[in-house]
Amino acid sequence: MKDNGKVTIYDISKRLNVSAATVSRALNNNPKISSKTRELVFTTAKEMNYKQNRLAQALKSGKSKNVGVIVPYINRNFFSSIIRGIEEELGPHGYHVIICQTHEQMDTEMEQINTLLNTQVDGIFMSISKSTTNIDHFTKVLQEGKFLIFFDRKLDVPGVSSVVIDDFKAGYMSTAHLISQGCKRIAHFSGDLNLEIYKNRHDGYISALENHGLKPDPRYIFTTLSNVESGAAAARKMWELKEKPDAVFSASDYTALGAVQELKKQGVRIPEDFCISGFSNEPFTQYMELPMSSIDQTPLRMGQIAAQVFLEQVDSDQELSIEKKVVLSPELMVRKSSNRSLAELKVQ
Amino acid sequence: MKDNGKVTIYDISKRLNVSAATVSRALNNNPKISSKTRELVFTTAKEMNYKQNRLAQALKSGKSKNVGVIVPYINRNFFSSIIRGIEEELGPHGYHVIICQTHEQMDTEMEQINTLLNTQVDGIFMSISKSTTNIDHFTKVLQEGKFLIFFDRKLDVPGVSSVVIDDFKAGYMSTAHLISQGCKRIAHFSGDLNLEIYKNRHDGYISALENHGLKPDPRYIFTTLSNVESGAAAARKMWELKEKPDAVFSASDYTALGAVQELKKQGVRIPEDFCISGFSNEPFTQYMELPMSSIDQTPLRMGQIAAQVFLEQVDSDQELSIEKKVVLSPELMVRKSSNRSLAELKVQ
DNA sequence: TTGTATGCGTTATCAT
DNA sequence: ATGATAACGCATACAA
Repeated sequence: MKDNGKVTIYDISKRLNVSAATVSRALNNNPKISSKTRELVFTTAKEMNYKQNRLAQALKSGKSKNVGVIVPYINRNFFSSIIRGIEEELGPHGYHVIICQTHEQMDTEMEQINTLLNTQVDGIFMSISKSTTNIDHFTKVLQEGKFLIFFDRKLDVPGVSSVVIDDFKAGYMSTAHLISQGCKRIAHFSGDLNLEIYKNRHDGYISALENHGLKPDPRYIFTTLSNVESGAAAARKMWELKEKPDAVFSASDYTALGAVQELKKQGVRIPEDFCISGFSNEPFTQYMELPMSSIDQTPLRMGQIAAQVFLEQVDSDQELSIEKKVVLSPELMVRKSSNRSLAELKVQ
Repeated sequence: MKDNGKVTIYDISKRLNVSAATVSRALNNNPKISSKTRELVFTTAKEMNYKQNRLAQALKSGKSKNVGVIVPYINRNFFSSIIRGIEEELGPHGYHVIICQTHEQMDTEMEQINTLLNTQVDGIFMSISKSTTNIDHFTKVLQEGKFLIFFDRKLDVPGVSSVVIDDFKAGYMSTAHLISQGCKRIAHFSGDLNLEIYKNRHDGYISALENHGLKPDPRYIFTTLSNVESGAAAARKMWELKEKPDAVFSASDYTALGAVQELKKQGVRIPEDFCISGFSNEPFTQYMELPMSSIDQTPLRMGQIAAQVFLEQVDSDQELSIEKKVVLSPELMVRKSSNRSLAELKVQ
């Protein structure tokens, strides 16, 4: 039975001495068909091992039932969890998910968008790359009548929906928590302020300081890359200051980890002398020598909701795509790295 | 300029008063075309913002330039790293990667394969689910003339290529290492022996014991699920034995982690009293309170090589798909959890 | 209820 | 070097 997968509705129609249209109707549960022929078609279709060609169907209908997801790197826990959420929400609706990586490069981002459009995806989900400044490639997606949905890292583009967490609030919560632990000189490891998310975390940090009567000090703010080395380097610099900080709110778990490692080397006791709080709730944070406080961004949920927003747009066949902005609440996970009550209990 | 992405070669041909065939030839760099018209077509194509429709091209050519990747869960570091490897190797060749999850269910695995075939993917990469026993859905892929490539978790199916690590060797290396640390009663946390990988890790463990004059003891072998709770439970059971083991080779980092947590609770000193070694080199293993020894499976590389195998098969347009079996070497990462020389240094 | 014919956008074959 | 046409597999408007 080496059919090579080339069984078409024509093969079935010949075998049954009916027209291809009838077969097509039967297969699609079209009401205008006798139940006998429908049954007949179904059974022989199965018999002949017929497989519908989604390509042809897509070409005909203008809907490919494919969506693209573009992220910097797919093997980052945060992003792969979002993708999982999207897949699980969209799969049952017959969609396939095509994944693309930008490696944080705007030009590959543009390329990926182009090839996805060529593939006739019905929509694109994405987190913009760090180096993205231009928005022409986004408006192009809209022009071509495809849906575009940002998650986490977004840019304000008219007509584009987005699902993000409240990064300002996350920054505020983290900082306020550090203050509640008695910290007075709180530093901040920021990411690229070109990205809204880092800007918002930063602003939340500043706002929390001010609301608690602490004066923000620019020397306490370090721009870092989201990796261990960069965190260690920032910690070193930080420790050269005359008036050393007594806490840091890091916008990345990796930089926070680098800081922990560096400060420990220098003999700093955490959380007794120094409190630290990271961002993203990476799996490793809870298994560390010193379990680290962090912000959970609920990526699975973020993906699911992004998918739901997409489905809504698809269903409501509006000419104008409605713009929907969803903001999720972050969750602060307090762990030992910033929990002095815990530490004191142990000391006693 | 609301073109809605509907610019076709016909639109270009009309504008230029040439035939669509000419436009197609020009766009495809067909030699049989004058360079003037080629240039002309190119510039107007760009002008009109023409985008090739890959769907139509795929339908015509029978090649979709899409591949499917099926894994249990895409947000497990191991799998997402493999997917990254595949994407990075295949992307430059014009392929898109469609991802699917099985949630370890054979029936969804079968479903995913079917829908991928409907989508006319050119090939499927996959790691089988735990519950997979039947191979009919795999041979079906071959019958339809599509390439099938297993990575990590495979089954022996004629005509199917695979890329795996040498799990036997990994089990052997880990166990031999524990023996070299002076451990005599080495336990094993195994996974589902239905999966070849766990079977091989187990066999490597047994072989290492025997080659070093140690007698395998069935009471020292625990079947676990790959999660923290299961590891803790196994550790509890293990510690109820009269003659307690002095080491464990775990086939999963998560069960190993569960064991570490449980044993610490019971006051066991690691690695002094008990050595432990995990599997997969999950990111958290190196950041743990007690950095954990583990086996690196080089997933990125595994994905790249799987992709290369696919490309080879595609290029060599053999009628018969050649079966290629690649076995990669695992790397043992020795860390504190099983490193007594390190521990002794500290003790002194 | 069923058949006929057409088109989705491309490319390849055959002419010219 | 270029044009006309058919075909990939399917779904639909229109006829019957």
